[in-house]
Amino acid sequence: MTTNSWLTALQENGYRLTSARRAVVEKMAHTRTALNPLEVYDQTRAACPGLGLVTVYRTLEKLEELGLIQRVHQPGGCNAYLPSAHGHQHLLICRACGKAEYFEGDNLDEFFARVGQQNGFTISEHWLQLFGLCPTCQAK
Amino acid sequence: MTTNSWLTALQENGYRLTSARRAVVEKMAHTRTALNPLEVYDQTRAACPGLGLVTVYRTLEKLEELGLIQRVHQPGGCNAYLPSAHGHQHLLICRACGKAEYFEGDNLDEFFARVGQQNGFTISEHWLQLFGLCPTCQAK
DNA sequence: GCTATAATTGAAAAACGTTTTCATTATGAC
DNA sequence: GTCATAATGAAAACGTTTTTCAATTATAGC
Ligand SMILES: [Mn+2]
Ligand SMILES: [Mn+2]
Ligand SMILES: [Zn+2]
Ligand SMILES: [Zn+2]
Repeated sequence: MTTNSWLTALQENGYRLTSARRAVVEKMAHTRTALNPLEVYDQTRAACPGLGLVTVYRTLEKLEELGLIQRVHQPGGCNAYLPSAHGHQHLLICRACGKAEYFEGDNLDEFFARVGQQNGFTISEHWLQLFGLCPTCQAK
Repeated sequence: MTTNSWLTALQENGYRLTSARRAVVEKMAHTRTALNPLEVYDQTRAACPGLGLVTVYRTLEKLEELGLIQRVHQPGGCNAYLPSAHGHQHLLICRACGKAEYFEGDNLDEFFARVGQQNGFTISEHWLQLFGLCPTCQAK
């Protein structure tokens, strides 16, 4: 189960398991929509009363550092997080609710290499993201 | 000349031409590297002494609203601006100095439509950006 | 060119999201 | 259970962006 593997990852990297971390991990490991720190805070307080927003920031920082979550950039803001993509995956995100799907299958490395060459750049990374409306938000 | 067409665009939309706006337009219309508000401010004060940072914010806001500049998202921050891309162009950006090149020729619309369909999403937009090192920064 | 009007300006203050500080609490090794 | 210390939450500090406001300036009409 994902929650446990995330907790193990924290532990193996010398971090202690606290109720605050358990709650944030539980939330982030299962979310299918991108969440910013305040949203994580609001949606986690029930499971962990007394939780501080500061701790949410600190926990997200550690989860990102361990590669378990990734920051997601969207037209409306760039401080939301999602579980990390695996391998060469990209994101399809709902403009309205932040619901995300991962996809793969783009094959542009040759094209990117050519673009780099034409401009004298060495290319180290690419960002590809699709935005649209998820089934739920289309219905509204 | 680009500066003049930008100034005309401002004027035609009911905005007055001031020395502050001329200076910011002069800078933004010609920059090849992504600049954030403070950088614009610092690089514009010589041309317009007494310029306020607030005015830079307000002018960038208007230039973006008129579609003359676009916000650029980068791993290190998301508040820099560049002259807008034309047509279906994407950005290749230097990780070190922010130098940007525009490119086109990606042809992924069918692929994107398929990804959308498979997930029940209607797709309205895509972001594609390449990051690397420009010739100058490679040499350093 | 001069005047009247309203847009624009910069300084200061406020607001905002995020980070740092610090005394207290809780975890995990022994 | 004891102990060392990592982690916590409250409060303060911080950097960035926005709002407020009185003074200035651009422009339309004369
Ligand atoms: Mn890719
Ligand atoms: Mn494209
Ligand atoms: Zn949605
Ligand atoms: Zn460079």
